[in-house]
Amino acid sequence: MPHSFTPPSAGDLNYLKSLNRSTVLSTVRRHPGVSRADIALRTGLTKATVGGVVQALVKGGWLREGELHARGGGRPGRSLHLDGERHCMLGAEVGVKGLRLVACNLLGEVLASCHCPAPPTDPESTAVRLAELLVALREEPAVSARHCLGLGVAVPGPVSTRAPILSLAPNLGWVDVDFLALLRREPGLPAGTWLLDNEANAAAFGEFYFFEGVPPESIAYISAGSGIGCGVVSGDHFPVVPRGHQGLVGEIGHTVIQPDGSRCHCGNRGCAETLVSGWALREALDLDSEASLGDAVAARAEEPAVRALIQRAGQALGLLLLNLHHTLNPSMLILGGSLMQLGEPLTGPALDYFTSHQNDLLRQSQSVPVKIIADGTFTAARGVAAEVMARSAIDI
Amino acid sequence: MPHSFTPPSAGDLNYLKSLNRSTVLSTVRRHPGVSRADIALRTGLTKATVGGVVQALVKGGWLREGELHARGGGRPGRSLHLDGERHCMLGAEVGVKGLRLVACNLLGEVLASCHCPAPPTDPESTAVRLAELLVALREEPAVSARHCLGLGVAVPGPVSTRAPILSLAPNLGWVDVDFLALLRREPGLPAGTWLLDNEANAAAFGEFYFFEGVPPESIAYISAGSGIGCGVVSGDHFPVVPRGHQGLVGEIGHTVIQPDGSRCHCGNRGCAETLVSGWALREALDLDSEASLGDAVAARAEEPAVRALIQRAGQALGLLLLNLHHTLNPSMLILGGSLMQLGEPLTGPALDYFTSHQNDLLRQSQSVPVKIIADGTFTAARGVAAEVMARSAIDI
DNA sequence: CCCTATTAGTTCACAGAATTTACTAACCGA
DNA sequence: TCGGTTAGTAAATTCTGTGAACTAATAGGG
Repeated sequence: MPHSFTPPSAGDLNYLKSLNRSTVLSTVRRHPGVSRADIALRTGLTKATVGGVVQALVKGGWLREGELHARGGGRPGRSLHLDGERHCMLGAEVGVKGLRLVACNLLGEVLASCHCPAPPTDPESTAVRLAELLVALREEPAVSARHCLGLGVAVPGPVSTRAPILSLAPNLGWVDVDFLALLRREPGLPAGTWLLDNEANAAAFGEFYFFEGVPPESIAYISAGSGIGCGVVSGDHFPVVPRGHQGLVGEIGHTVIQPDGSRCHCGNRGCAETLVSGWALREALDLDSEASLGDAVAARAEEPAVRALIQRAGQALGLLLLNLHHTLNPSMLILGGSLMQLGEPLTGPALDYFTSHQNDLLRQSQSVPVKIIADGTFTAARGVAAEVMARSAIDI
Repeated sequence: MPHSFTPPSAGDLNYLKSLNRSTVLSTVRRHPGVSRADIALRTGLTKATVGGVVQALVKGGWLREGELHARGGGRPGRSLHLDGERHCMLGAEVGVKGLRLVACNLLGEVLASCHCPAPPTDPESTAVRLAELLVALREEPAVSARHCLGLGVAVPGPVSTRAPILSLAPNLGWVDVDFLALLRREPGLPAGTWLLDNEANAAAFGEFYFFEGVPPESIAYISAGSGIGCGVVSGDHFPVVPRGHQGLVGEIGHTVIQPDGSRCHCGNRGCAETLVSGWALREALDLDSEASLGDAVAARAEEPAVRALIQRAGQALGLLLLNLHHTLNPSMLILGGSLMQLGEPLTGPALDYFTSHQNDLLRQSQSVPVKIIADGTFTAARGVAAEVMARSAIDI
């Protein structure tokens, strides 16, 4: 099993079938309510092919037929939707502050969730704890009533490109952990697709895959929490997440934006993380690891020094957005992560900086929309669940 | 005709055939001398399929059979190579300092070239001039003896993602130029694939496509000339060049690396281009547009101020490499563009900065190789030629 | 020298996928 | 009620890659 989906190298008829199945499925995902005829138009497949594929997908519990809707004269088409009743996926995030779990259906709707605020200690006991919670989650009625496609885990650090292994999680002190292997020792977990991904990549994937509204062609998701990470997703029918040579794509927290700035724990000076990140703000505010950053900032919101600190952080975040825009040029930027709890005092200056420093590289310069996810508690967990679905859909 | 190749959305049998043809072709390109059996092993196709595809490609002038080479016992395999004798591609770069043209064969070998140092004025007369030179190039014996697959043009600015149109070339003063349409009015140009691309993307593509040695999985090519651009390429059989929502991927010259730095012509402060770029150095050295930057720097190499200037520029370039590494994490970085003429005084500090500021994100941190292209006169022109070949190979 | 083992490449009947064409189904308006 | 129009299905057809059997070419051993 390849650890990350790679586009086809060479194809047999089997692959062709799988490709078309995925294409039809994603067309319905991106345009809920389309008819078979619509799909044929959009994808270039013939009506006959679409008919056959849809039949198989309906039978397999991936699609359901909806109401008829007439469009002008002629026989009305039968609308198609993802079937939210038959399958589900489990997603879990191992975060610095605790474990977060969701189960969701093919529509990305959360069927059940669980937030366990105890910070992880060592990998082994964390795996045991996570397995218990997953088993409990699976026993929820909404979950147990559905077939489970598999299980995904999001981790706060880069995942190796060679194997599904967490290379390094500085904030957990974990190195080269094969977390899925630890989980596999626990009983009661679902069979199917298992995968491990970086938290920012997972969140980015989920926001892209389950996007509500007109789907963007590509997004960059900035995860601002203890550290700063970023995930990039693009692609119509097969969303692609570039991971890079060592899985370091999106480690923008360590891009240097102030060469003579203060020292970062990575050894360099002026990394973005020294200006905007949970750890930098905590350090500046002299908080211990127990205290909540959000509460502390709220309590001291009137202090000019604190306000200036948050404002500087916001501007740095805006600068990161700008640099990302000029490097990756996504059609949408999404801001998420626990730092978003700081709200307008942080995001205001960020958006201000971003919009006021747009330059004239393209005259029209239709500004790139920036979406802010205020409550991102389950974003990453739902994101890996989305990845499980996407992977499972490839080899139905 | 789609303006940029997009991976398959849905597939018919035709597409499948085309996919396998391209796969075989690129396998030979990346591993010259493979046998049919090798290809079958590498691609997963069966011997029968490979046999058929190879036969077609040999007949079409894309592949040629080489010598036998035995490997242990058994019948020796017949080695396969790209056929450099039957086809050729034309590539041209419209640069700030003049026109550069090449004709090359499927192996990326330059059959003929032409460097016209007169700076372009308006689009119309430039198209006329370029067409004359292209016709002359095509009359060279090595070129006229081959079938011409098509023609590519590289331009110093972003190309629209909607149509093959140059959106903006600040250094030429051109806006929204449909250069291919202007060329199409001229007689004597080859039929086939025509395309337009950004200079940095084209160069990046060429370096990746015609890479000598073990092919890297992905590269980022930094084009340091009048401005700073960057192209990214990855993918095995179908090299993919992300272009972004507005074709601005790789506009790293306008990433901000010194928020309080000096003002850039784009309106912002502290863009990378204010530290490393032809225009910034010329401005700092008070050169008029006629003078050669290389000559001027060589002449004043002893002045401490000049040395410091170049060193600072080199360090900024190194910082750009580092930020690119953390954002895109390519498996190889390539430095090119006219600024490379400045040689060690520029590249030394750049490499120093890059290697000495590697951080510990991955313990092993096998350093990413940086390749420097000292003479990049025809890099971009050859790059678009490579794109013509790649595009033509898709629908043989 | 011949014979066997081994690997390379081709041939041909076959299975499977999408297509083509023709058809039925369902709705609208006159 | 009857054309006109669009949606969806069914059967014959075309084209693809596959698998197994075949031929080809070499090395090594007796």
